[in-house]
Amino acid sequence: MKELSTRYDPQENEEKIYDQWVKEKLFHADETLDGETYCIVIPPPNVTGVLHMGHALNNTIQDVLIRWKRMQGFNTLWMPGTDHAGIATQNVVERELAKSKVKRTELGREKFLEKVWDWKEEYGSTIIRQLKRLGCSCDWDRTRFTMDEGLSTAVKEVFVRLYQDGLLYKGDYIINWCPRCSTALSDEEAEHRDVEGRLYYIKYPVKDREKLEIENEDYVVVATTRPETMLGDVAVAVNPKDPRYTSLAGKTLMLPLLKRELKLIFDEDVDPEFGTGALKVTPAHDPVDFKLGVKHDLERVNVMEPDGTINSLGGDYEGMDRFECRETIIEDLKQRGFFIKSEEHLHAVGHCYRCHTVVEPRLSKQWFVKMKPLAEDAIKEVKKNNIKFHPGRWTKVYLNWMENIRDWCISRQIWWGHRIPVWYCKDCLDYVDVRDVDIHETGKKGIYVGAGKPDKCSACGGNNMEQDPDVLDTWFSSWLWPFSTLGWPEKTETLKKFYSTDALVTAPEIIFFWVARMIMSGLKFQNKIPFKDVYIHGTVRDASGTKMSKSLGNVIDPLDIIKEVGSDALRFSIIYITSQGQDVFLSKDKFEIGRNFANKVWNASRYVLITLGKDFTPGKIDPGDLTLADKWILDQFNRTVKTVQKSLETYKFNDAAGELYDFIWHKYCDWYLETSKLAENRVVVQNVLFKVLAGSLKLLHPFMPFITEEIWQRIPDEENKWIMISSWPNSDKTYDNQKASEDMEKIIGLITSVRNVRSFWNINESVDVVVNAGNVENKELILSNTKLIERLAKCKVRSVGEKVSRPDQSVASLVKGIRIFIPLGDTVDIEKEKTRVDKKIEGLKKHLDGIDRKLKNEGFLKKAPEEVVAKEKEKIKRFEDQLRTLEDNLNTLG
RNA sequence: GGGCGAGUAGCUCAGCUGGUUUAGAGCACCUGCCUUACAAGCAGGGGGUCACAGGUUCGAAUCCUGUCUCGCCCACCA
Repeated sequence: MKELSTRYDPQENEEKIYDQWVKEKLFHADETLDGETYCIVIPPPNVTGVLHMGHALNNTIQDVLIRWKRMQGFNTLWMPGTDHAGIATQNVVERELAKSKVKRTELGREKFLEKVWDWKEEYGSTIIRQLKRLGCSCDWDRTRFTMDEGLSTAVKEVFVRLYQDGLLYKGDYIINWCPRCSTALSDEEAEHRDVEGRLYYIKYPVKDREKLEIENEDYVVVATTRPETMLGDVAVAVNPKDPRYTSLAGKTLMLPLLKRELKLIFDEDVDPEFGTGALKVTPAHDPVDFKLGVKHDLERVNVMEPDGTINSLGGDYEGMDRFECRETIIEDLKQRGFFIKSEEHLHAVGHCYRCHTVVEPRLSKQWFVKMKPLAEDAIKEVKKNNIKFHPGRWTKVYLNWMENIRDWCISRQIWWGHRIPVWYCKDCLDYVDVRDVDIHETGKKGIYVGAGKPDKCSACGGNNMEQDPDVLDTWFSSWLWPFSTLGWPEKTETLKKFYSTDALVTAPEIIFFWVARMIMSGLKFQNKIPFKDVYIHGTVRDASGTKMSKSLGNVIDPLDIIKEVGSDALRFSIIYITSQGQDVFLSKDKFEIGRNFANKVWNASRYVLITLGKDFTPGKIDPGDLTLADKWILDQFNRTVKTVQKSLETYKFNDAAGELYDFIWHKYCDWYLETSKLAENRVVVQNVLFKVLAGSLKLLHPFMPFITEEIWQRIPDEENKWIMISSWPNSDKTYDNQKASEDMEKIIGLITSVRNVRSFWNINESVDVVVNAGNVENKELILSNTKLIERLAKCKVRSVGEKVSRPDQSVASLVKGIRIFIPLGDTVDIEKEKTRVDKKIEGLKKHLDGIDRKLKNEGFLKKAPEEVVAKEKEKIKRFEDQLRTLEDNLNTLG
């Protein structure tokens, strides 16, 4: 046994220990083993990512779970990996290239992709390295990446199957378009934020048969927040019941500036209350207008280029950026007298979740997945409770979204990602731009959907085939993660063994993106739910409640914290302060909790090791030899084992951490270690010290893996060299001892009471104590623990009796029916003593009143359980007794 | 517009399937201690009408209703 250094240095120890675990292959999961499995797949961080506090929280929770299960003897697998984050990664590499003034388009698709792969090889494992530094016990040999061959095969397989099942289609719809990334986004990828915009009121003249230039005498006023889209207007819509416009039936309007003719249509969906009750209709640039367009068979005039500039249909405005165009159009309208006014208008505007550019709703041909059929089973499984959300309130959020699910736009106009496995025969399908090929039904001539390029077109025999240029949404590979990482579509042993997985730990913002879709894909392609429990933890925010993000610059870098206080301290702190599912408000000082606790654990262990000495080997404990304190700490340890277990089972990680903190610090260290210093039977106390320390370290290991392992390496090797794979403690019934705990509480109360008196009277030296124990049992208890009391309270117990009368000039305290008198001689300041006692009396009276009322209450006596009533009666006796003594105390004094 | 979460000590938060908690913790504060495991510590202490108003109940921080404040999520009101 080696002694521990006087100060624990996480920097030195943590990496060293991690390397040892890796070397011993302790993270390795083995599918050939029997036994109950426990599997978690990591929510794949984005390859461009660096570890932030959200990751730290997320992965610490998973590591706690997996280490706990591993110690319980489960065959555990924690499956790690990263996703390719199509848009984000492409953006990063584009920026890199921009530094040397190279554009992606100049390089061409293949060369560019080579660059991205190069980048990924060089920087893509940063986050993995950081997760290791956090202590994550993933089976790193299995690390997967969504663009790996196996996972790409899974993606293609799924695409083909969805197509064959009629769940895929391609067509023109309004989608969210990011002009900066130049790609479509799904509804979930457009983040809606309230923006203070303007609502512009514009005159749309009623057409005069004679002349095009109207002198404003007859017009309809429309209100719009995006005036530039008027270039694509084809109609104006009003509510048929709106009396202001009924007279206009049959008329035609003129679009100002472009002088295009606009139909006037009547539709119930137009809200007469909003703006002027007249809505300009732009089917190619607005989802509502698009619907109106379909309903009323309107032309779709798309006036915008992919980069957000106006195209040739926009007349003089061609080439202008959309926002520049907005300004210009307003100016022009003002000049020509079509502009009426604008007013402030707060509305939700979509922003690209990758670059935060304002998203443009825009008509575009894209691939979609029909979601309704997939959602059905996914709804059922959750309703049947086969998949449980923790905390449960997320169930409603999930169901609400699923029940209103919309089709998923999965094509992206970027290069980095899984290319859509569809080929078009140029000869059969007469097209100019391959993107324009429309597919509404499967089996259309000249279209091939499959894992690879077909040799020739089965329709015409030619081989003039072109692959769809677009790639798939990154989430289209992530949604397969729970089984694609396990080997699917191969029928692997790993898949058989570990699917369904057990728990998924993730953040709320990802429920729709990922969790819901995984449930759908799992049911569709495995006929089995992907996981049983979904634990949703809170969002990490800064002290002011703002979400931590790099762009806001309010991040606390986990690696900085690790450098300062160590990974254990970081892990423990963040778990300790995060109550189930609540958001976390972080500031740097929060990490002192973990740092101080780690220090405490280290020092306590150091003390124990010193006490055990070099030659200690754990031996059997004879219950007959145990002192009260021994019995107490063993009982308390049992309780801790149970509560920690329960807390972990119910995903209440903070409760588990809190319980351990309290037990180790305030029970084991503050009391037991102190009592152990006066133990007569060294062998017994050494064994108890050791037993409880070893058990506590095990319980603590999932939270603070490094320090517990480091200490474990120095203590007698009772079962396993590594705490990481040692057995999880069970509570040992032979040490359950309610009585000992109650008795010890009396002793602790007595000691605290004496300390209190000494402190209150500013007495440094030892005091004499006379105890009226009230009954034989208490008397015996006190007598057999006199030494403990005297030492820990710094006092001399002069006499103990069942009925001891109070010495002159003494102050009194009581605790649990035991009265304590401390003779202070004539130094007692009566007024001062009165303040001390008065406070206590006041509190007691208040409590007594409460109980008294309760006991006089017939309802209570009738309805409350007998136990409760009995306890209350007992209580009142005790408190009345105390009160009397205290009052007596005051009377005696003066 | 809909949904959710939160308002408890100076600060940050626990507690909320109603009755052993005279409402807890950490930090901060006050007092006394270098008691040889730990000053990142030890001992003691002060501090809260549990947002507000009703209701249910024998009994409410805890359940119900309403109000106010803050935060988040969802939604095609141009």
